[in-house]
Amino acid sequence: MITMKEIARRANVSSATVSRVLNNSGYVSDDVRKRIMKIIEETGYIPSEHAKALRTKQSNVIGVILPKLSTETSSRLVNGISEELAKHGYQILLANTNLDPEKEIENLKLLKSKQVDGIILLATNRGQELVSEIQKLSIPFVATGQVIEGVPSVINNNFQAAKDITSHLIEKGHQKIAFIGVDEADWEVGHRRKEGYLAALKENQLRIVDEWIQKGIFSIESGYTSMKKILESGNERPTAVVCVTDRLAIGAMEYLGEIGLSIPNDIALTGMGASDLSKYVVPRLTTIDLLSETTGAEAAKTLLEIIKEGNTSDKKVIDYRLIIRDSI
Amino acid sequence: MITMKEIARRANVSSATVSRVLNNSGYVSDDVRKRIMKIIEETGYIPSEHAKALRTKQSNVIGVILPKLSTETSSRLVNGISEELAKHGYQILLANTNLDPEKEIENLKLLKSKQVDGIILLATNRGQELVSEIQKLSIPFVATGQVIEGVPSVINNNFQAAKDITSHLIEKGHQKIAFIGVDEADWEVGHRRKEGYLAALKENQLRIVDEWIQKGIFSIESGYTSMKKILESGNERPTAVVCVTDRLAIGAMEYLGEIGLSIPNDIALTGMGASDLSKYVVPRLTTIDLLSETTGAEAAKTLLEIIKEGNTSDKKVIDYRLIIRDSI
DNA sequence: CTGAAAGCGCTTACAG
DNA sequence: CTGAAAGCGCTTACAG
Repeated sequence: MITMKEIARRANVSSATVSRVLNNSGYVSDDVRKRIMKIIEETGYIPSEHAKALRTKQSNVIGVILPKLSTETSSRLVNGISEELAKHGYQILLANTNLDPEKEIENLKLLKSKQVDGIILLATNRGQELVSEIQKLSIPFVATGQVIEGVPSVINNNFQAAKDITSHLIEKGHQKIAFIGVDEADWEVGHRRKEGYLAALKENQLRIVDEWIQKGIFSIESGYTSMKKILESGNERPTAVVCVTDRLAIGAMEYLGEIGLSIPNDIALTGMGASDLSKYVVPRLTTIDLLSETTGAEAAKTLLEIIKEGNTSDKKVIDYRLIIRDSI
Repeated sequence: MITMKEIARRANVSSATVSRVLNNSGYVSDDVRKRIMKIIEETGYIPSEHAKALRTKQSNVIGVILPKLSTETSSRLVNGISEELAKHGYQILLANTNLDPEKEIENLKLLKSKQVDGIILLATNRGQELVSEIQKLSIPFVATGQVIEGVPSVINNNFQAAKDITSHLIEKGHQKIAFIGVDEADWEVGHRRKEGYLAALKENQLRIVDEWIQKGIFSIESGYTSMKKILESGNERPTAVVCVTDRLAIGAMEYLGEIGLSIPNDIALTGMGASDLSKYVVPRLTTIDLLSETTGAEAAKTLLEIIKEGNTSDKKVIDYRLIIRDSI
């Protein structure tokens, strides 16, 4: 591999001068600059980032830890991060945990060893061990997906979004509203969205029926079985169902279709996430756009501020939009 | 930051010995090893990968260049790559071109400067400049998405897949089959799939009608307008349409729905890609699963072989599966 | 079994 | 405007 030293030799200068040309730092005579540029051009010399990083303690790489890449939310989020970072000359080093929470911590260390300039974690939990590992790291850090105490976070307004969509159903006259959620260990999606749903019911003095509150996982099938449980719970039938993800709603939709119930006439249905899918199922699904690309971009911006200005913003809340379609 | 030297000082040994412990290389007495391990534990010392890479010329990082992250195909592909690489202790440095072909080349250089151990390119074109840049790089390299001459490639059997799905339509009795493709500059998706379609028609001595062969872009809307053009081309109506992506097919579906044509009774429709969407539109779309995760994993494997064994496999073709559903 | 020393490819005060 | 030299944090022959 060709090195700076070699370029210097060929140009009859010291490597210090070559470095100055490359970085546009300090004075270099036009003459010498041109000579060096020409040789760099000819040889196709590319400076070693490792050597540079070792000296400057800066790598222009940001680590991103995420649970899975092939879900719409993560890929949109990472796309948002990537576009924002690219504008500022940063790249992404990816760490995929494949839904294994232990790997979140493992990857934290791995990224630290790669000397990334900062880390964005798309968190699924907020365990104590994770928090303490993050503090130990002492690296610019932004969490998204979950708000983690003591750690700058960029987050959707999950409570308000769930409350809004539920309230919208109530305004349309629904009194008997069921809910399909996920495990509350996922604080934002599981707990906060459920709280939002409950708050809307309470605010309107509506009945909270335990059998109508089901807990699934992040899959379409799970929406199917949760819907089934609700309808088989014996009691009267709800007239609407709030689901915390589009996939759960689509699963519910499948089941309702199978048993011959019509949406929205017999039962209204809402999702959350504004997935591609939500737009093309029949009937088209009412949902909430969580603006994942924006969330990612905002997480990136926040991290960059922390890196550059030592800023220590604690929590940014991202907007959302209610998308009303045919399923209600 | 705590360094190896500091660990050595505290343990009363040389940094050479610390290095040996860390890498399990050479002999170290059990006594000393334990003492060092303990101090590493206590201090939370994490070795610098940059320093390591500078010495060893190996970074355990693979660069991945892709046009856009938030499409189902790329995110599945990257997921496949990431899982395979993780097994072997490699990580991914992401370079997103945002559909700008010039950035493919720019990112090639960027990744080289980051001294990645290898590069996987999810190619959208196969321009001469790109090819020559790749050769110049002299870095282990695998292309996917397109086969690039002289460069190891992992590729779907686009010709055969398109031919198969068209033939299947013919077997079901269709004689008048239209086609919605994309620009042939995208050789694999635009050209090869079209060739497959044409080959099936020719093999069965079916008529090739120019007006029935439309070219769109990678979007749902484009499927809509292409379908419109086909039906408005004046002539008789085709009884089936082969689309080179699911999104195009779904756009076509929308248009057919609007003008009151029923699928598959009036017109049969096929897609390609086995997207999530294809499973939940009504009617469910017949399509081809291109096994993108497998393609990604295979690309990663191929690259690893090249890195480790200097292997220089030129072309691997990935299998596909025809998924027959209700749209035909 | 362990250490001293060189070197990976850069950058950056310092001196001139 | 330019260069010599030190140093970033590791690894690895070499010597003992």
